[in-house]
Amino acid sequence: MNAPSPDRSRTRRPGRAARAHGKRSREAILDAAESLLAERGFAGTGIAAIRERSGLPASSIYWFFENKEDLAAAVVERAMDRWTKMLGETRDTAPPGELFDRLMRRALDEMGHALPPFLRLEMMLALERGAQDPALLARLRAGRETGRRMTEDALADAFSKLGDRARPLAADLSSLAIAWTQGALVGHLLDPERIDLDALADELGVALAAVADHRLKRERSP
Amino acid sequence: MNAPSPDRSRTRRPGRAARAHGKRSREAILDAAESLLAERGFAGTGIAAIRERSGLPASSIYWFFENKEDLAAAVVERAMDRWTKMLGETRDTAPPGELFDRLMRRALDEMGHALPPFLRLEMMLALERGAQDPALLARLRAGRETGRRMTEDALADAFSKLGDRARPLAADLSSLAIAWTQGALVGHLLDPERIDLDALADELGVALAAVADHRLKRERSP
DNA sequence: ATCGTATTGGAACGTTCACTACACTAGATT
DNA sequence: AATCTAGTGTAGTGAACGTTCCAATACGAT
Repeated sequence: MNAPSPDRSRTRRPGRAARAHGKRSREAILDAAESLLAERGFAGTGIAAIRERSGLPASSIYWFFENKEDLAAAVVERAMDRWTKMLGETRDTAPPGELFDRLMRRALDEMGHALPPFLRLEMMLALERGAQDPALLARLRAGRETGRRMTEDALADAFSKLGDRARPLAADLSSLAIAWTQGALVGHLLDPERIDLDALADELGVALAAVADHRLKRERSP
Repeated sequence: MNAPSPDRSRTRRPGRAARAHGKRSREAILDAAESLLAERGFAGTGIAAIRERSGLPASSIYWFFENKEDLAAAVVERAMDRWTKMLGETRDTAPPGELFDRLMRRALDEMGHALPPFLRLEMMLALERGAQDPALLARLRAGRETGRRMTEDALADAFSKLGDRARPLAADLSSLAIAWTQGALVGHLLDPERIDLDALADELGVALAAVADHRLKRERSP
């Protein structure tokens, strides 16, 4: 009916989904690997465990991924993409002036319910593999940097009354905001009764405002 | 000379240090295991690696410790003891009114230079093994609780002008202070250039004061 | 000098590890 | 109908794992 296949060289059209389970199997493997890596870390997660949890044989795992490291990197990449997308959506729908509050609240909310696996994943891999696998560390850093830059924008928005001081201050405090948020989340994981995530979004804003004030004062009179 | 050994049953006097290298070997194994566990986690640390780094054969490791888990527990115990001792000393030598500042500064200072291995150890084992090894998790929690209680004392001291509100507020904020400190330290590990540990002791105090204020205000007018 | 015992050295144990080889099937293409 | 290939199933590979065994050692006490 339509244009006949040109027979010069084997230009196989890559779309068309060859076998039904292709992408679905890949996702199943990534799902299994993600939860296992978050639970047990890289060294603690065996291919056998991924095979069991995903229901797919080892040969399929090695069909989609070069080796265990490559699989872990793919897991991180997918998780980072989800995270970035969520942050972007929040930013695009929040009214100005409330950006920081919304962002923090959304992050805490999301993390408090669905994302501890992701948080665990990031921390575990950073701590365990960061020193040995620079490529993975770079990927983790890139994801962290994306989050940081969005936090910086949100803080600049929150500090907008400070004029041209707002931006550098926001850049400076964004790392602190992320670090503190992350610390609180880890605290919540280790000791859920003592860290009240609901109260935190408010209080982090208050705390950062106080630190900003402190820094500005020190800037004037060293 | 002294009392002759009573021959009823084999009551061997346990003191007296039998072989010269006994305790020293045990410490060497603990040292090697501690650094390796902090670097690579539990699953990532093999007995072979501990043997190499400590210079002692596997049989010695299994002479002093029942198995790998027991060794990890001993590592944690020793690290926690050091930590507790250091905090206690700081508390006992700090003048009242400056307790919190001193404690935070000392903790950050110590951690910034000597203790990242310890921090890594705590976090890695908590994240990696916590779910599977309740005894280890309990030990980690106990150490964390000791630190928290000392922080609570220090904060109560800092808030002393608030009278009888000081203590509950201090108890409440101590967890937050620890979580934030820990978050900042992890941030420093992942991104050393962006988190300035030296500035943090000041600013954490400022931030906590602001949060305390915020909570008191909300308490009055809900 | 001899003995007992706290350690060490080294070689094994069975199991699990990451990974591979290869026959095979299902669905798309011809 | 025949062919092709993305993906699956099974059975394996050598290496590394945690752990054990036991002979060899060296020191303290006798």
